[in-house]
Amino acid sequence: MDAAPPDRSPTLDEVALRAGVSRSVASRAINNSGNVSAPKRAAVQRAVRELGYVPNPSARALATNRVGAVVLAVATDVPGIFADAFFAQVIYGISVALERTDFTLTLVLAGRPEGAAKLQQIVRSRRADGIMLMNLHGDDPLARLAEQSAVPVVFGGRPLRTEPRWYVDTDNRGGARLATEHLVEAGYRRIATITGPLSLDVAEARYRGFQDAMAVAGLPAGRVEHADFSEAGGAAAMARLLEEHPDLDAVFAASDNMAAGALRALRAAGRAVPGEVGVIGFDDLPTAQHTDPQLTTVRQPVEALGTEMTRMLLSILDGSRPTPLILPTRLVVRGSTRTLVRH
Amino acid sequence: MDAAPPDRSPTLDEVALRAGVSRSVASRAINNSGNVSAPKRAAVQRAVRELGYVPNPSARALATNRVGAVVLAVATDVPGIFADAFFAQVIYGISVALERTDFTLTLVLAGRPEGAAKLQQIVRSRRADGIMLMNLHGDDPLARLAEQSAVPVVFGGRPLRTEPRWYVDTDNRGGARLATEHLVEAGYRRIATITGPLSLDVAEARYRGFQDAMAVAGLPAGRVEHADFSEAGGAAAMARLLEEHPDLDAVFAASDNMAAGALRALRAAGRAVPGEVGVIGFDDLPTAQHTDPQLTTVRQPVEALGTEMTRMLLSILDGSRPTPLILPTRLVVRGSTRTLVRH
DNA sequence: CTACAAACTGGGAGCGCTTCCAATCATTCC
DNA sequence: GGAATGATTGGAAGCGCTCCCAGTTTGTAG
Repeated sequence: MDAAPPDRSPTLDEVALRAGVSRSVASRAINNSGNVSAPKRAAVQRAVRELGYVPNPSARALATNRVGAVVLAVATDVPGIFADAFFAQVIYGISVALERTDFTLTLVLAGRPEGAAKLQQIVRSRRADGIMLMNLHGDDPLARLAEQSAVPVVFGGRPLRTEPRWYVDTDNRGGARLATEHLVEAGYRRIATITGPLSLDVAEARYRGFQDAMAVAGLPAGRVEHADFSEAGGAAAMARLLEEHPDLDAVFAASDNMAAGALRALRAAGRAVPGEVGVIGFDDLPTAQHTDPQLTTVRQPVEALGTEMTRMLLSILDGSRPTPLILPTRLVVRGSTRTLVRH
Repeated sequence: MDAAPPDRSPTLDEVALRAGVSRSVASRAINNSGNVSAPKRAAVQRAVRELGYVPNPSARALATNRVGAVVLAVATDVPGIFADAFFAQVIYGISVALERTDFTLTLVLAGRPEGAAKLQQIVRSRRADGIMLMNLHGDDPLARLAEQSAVPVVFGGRPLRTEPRWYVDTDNRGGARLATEHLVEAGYRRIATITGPLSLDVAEARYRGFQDAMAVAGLPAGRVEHADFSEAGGAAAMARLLEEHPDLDAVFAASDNMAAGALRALRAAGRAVPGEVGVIGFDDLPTAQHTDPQLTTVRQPVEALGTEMTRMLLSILDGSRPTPLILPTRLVVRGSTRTLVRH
């Protein structure tokens, strides 16, 4: 325990000196790449401890051409969308997956042009070893980032028209089917849907899942309104639906937020939920439990999305070539749908 | 426009070569540190453009001992707390403030021991130029990070017992006073409060603000329950309050989430809001608009918190020595409190 | 005891950039 | 016209680390 804290942190040379070995040996001992005899290794470890040595990441990065950082880029410009609990959960999942490694997480909000430029910059200057990219709209030029850059890109959710080499996605279509089937089983028949913006793959997939299930049930799938995944949008869409299809008896909203809006609109219109109209959402965000009645919904494993993206990226950096991953969804029945079939 | 994209990005030397100048001049031109004649500067800029040159951050960091990254560390272990929209908004604010600089944002969840260790590591190895630290509990050893490290630390919110050198905080005490005064003015008299965990400065400050206002109004401030800022906690605390102080006619909950819980508990107990019992929250998160009735609350400028922390940190890195900043709050009246005084 | 393979070791050359400094050039002022 | 002044310039020394490679040591078999 030396009293005076050094104003400058010790370098590898100092460690080597103290351990009585050459810098090369010290380096090898620290990175435990072989070819170091046991006693010298021990001496180095001791010196490291005594000196409180921490390798300088910049120097290491310069020498190895790997920086020890991954970036999460979220292509959203609206604070509202990012502020959603969704991304917080993803980030949490990523952090957990990164905890045991010594990678660092860099966050880029790439929605606005400045952010996208920043992301480009990061990629081109190799400030990160890999990228996780989320929330791309159909026309987002960032979708091509993957091809342009030497750095591997893992997508969270698929971009609209292309199938990226690496991605983790939720089984949106299957989940939507689950939701719709649930409505059908509960005895609802005149089922409508509120979709997200169809420029988003998620939105399209969920819409397709709805159509799938309706077709299987032999029901018409024509009661449709589009919104933007937001609560306000959901409320407006619900109002439009009520106007055009006053006979509807259930609605599948492609997000909990929109479902919450729908709930609000239904109450305003004096329709009882779940008695007269059943409502089901998607996501199972905290919101779903704050509505009245609480939302029946489809749970997507958001945190797992983060962890799995990270795992995939790390394994790629590690040399393996994983295949895309689709995470399963699960129905969560709460109060906004009837649970028993009426005969 | 060369056809073949280079497998390796160009270096400063190549730029210099192409521009017909020395590396030093190229460097100076690029960083526009003076002493470069106009023609050479132009030549360098042209070469940079033609080659698509981007400086290597690691090399630069190694040479300058500045890495171009700041970290946001959030000391929370519960996913639930981080998943709150609050942090997402802070992050958004930070990103916006960082957009125009070429700093990068590194995110560390430092609640669990692994995360804290990682933060230490980052600091000690100078992987970041500065730190923003949020959500410290009273006893968090990270509070001393500021003294230990050569890197400047800006606190978001104050730690409990110490006054850090640099911080940005919301005027929690003043905001709580605002909230309580509003209840008093609306004619409520038997006012209770649900505090957050008093090991958090925010919670304590809001509690004090409540006491302030009650004292000024000459009302007793003895109806108190403590919770954990969560909705469930708020509901439980409200239930306890109703049990112990059945005569209460209003409650100030120190967070919107707790207020939402309180609302739920009140409905369960059959008390009408705002008629029989007034409820006011704090934060003005999205939640506040999703409750029924919508929450009257105190708005704190969360995004601004992020921007201002960033601004402060950058100015410190720039050599200036700013003073702490307290952000103002503002009352937002919605449906959970009566608006007119009854006589 | 010699020959040879295997296991270590440390010197040294970078990685790409900044920055000090001595040298060069252009100006300006008597 | 020449010296003094200041603006430019480029050579070179690092920043701290990795890793190749030639040299040394150790061990083993013949």
